[in-house]
Amino acid sequence: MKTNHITQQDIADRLNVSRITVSKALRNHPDISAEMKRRINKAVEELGYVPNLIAKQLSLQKTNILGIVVPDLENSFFAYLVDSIIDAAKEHNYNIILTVSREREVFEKNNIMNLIGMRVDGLLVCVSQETTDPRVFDYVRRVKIPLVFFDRAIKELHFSYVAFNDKVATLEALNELISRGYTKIAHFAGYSSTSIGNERCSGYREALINNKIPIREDWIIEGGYEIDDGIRAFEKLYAGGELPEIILAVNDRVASGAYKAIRKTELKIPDDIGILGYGLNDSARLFSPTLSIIDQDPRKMGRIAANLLIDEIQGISQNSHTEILIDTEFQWNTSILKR
Amino acid sequence: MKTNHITQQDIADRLNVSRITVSKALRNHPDISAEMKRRINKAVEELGYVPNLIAKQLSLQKTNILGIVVPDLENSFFAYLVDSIIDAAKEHNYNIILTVSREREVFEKNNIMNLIGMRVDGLLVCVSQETTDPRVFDYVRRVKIPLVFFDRAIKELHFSYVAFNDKVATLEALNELISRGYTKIAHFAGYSSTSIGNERCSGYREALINNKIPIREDWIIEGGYEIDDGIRAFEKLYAGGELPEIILAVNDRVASGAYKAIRKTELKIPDDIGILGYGLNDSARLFSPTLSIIDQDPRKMGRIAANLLIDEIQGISQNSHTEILIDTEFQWNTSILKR
DNA sequence: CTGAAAGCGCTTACAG
DNA sequence: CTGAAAGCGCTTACAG
Repeated sequence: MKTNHITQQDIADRLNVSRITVSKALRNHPDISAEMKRRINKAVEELGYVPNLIAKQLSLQKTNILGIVVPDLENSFFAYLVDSIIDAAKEHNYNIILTVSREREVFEKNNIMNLIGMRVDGLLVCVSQETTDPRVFDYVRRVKIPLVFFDRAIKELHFSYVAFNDKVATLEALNELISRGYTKIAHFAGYSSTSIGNERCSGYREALINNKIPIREDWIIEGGYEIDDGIRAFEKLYAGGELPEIILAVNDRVASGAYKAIRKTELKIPDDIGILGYGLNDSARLFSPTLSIIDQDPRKMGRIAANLLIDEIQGISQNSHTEILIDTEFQWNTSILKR
Repeated sequence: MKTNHITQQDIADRLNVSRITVSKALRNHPDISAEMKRRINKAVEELGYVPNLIAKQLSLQKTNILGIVVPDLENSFFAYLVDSIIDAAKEHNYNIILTVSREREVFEKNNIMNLIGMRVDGLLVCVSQETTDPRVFDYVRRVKIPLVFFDRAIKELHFSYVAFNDKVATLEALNELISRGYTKIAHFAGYSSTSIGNERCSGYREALINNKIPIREDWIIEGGYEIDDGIRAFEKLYAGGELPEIILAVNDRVASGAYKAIRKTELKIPDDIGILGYGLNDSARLFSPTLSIIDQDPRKMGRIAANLLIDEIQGISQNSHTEILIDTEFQWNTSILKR
């Protein structure tokens, strides 16, 4: 089935002018008389002309497309992020081509090469957990396509990078709790091999140390990032005897697991034990009682990353390896008793 | 900052052949000798040639791009859906340009016109709640770009359409519960003005009628689609005196509201009252007890819609207004006592 | 105020 | 087995 599009030539034919005149009129070039422009715009309406952006892009050597690579769209964090990137892109008249790596290095590489083939004006990428080979990124640098990493980066490559200031955020949240008299705080940690797990855990340790609270290694339970990991962690903690006042869970799924496990005991949230997690406001509200969180607003990150990239594309930002660490806020909800 | 790309001409120059020879060799045309192809492929490697897809698209009059319009990516239903569309598209070597309408008719229209400008090979659209004006879609038909509606459609336009069989799914789920002896079932409904609210509610009514259970209008509480609507609905129900055995909530946010409101009373889920919702498996598992759902698998819908569109693009599917209603499954989780 | 020429990087039908 | 010609739909620098 052949599509059916009008071209500038069609308009020119109908009006008996050259297609250059049409092209100029459409871009409101001063060369063309008002009368001519009027006639041409009328014909555009009548014929239903929609300019072929592909041809325009080829001619201008500029696509106004941003290429995005995310590990996984089913993670609502990334969904929100992409959503906000689309918003920011649209404001600057960019379209986006979205690709997903499924945390696989091969897919990520293929996606990036494909986006380069599409001649995107810039790349926004959150590297997969597997990624170690820098060669694709070397190629990106060689063809001089601006690239901004978000949330996760290969630091040694010195592209621009936007992420949350997890460690500081953790410090601040715990400082506040400690200043209100909470001292017994456990941590259901992620893997210390991942940067997220690492940053959060070291924020936890530092907060305790700063406040001269001894660190109980048996209260740092390293598990994973899923609901079941939260359940297992709480069971282990519960079996251990003495309970903390507050559990700092490495994300909302682990927090959900903790909720489930706690409900199986005689304990009540927040009366007997409080829970603090990391995550999105919207997911926190689904919990009952609502989960207190170190609020990671993906929309903020998306906007900042997109705007930074667009600045680099347009040559506004000279510095091609800016690092931005976003401050996040502690949101004290009903999963922790106010003191 | 100018990007830095190699062209077929560059390869031809280096090898002292014509660029046509290069073009043919790259597409493995039988015209070209094996030796020549070997030399050209070697040069491709050395120079790091990545074909310019924009130029290819213009030449072939085919972009291998699917345009997507969703109302909102922050709704995880759509995020999953887009994710699965990307999967299906990739398998057939299509890229996707993703746009978001924010439930606004104007944005939707602009997005579609923009995608037409990009000369996408086909469109996947879930219309906004506001949309009434068919003109953009008339234009889509006129330029002969294949379009498939998903989840929500303007039926009169007779484009292809993929959705869930909500009414039948509701009937089946309730039949099962009723056959296990549940008869007192309330419904926290959405608005009857929306097709989702309508389908689900009429499934509810029909199930009761089929099973000769009298319909209590005071047990059909029409609210909205948010957490607070679920809270309000339960408060109203609770104030009303007699309580049902089961609440059928129109979505997971309303179900979450019901959970919250119930927790404020002496009632226990599932011992005193059971909850049934519509939604995704993943969100259902975050509830404790896990929410029983009429499982709406967005990945299924995404794949079916994408494959249907690709069939239409490739002229495999003759029928340009296929309607597919997807069966959904009842998932009995711990929010309803097994009988 | 209007238009002819050359170009963006690719492909395909045709000729030798 | 190799290449010259024409084309996809646009833009821009130049000439009249």
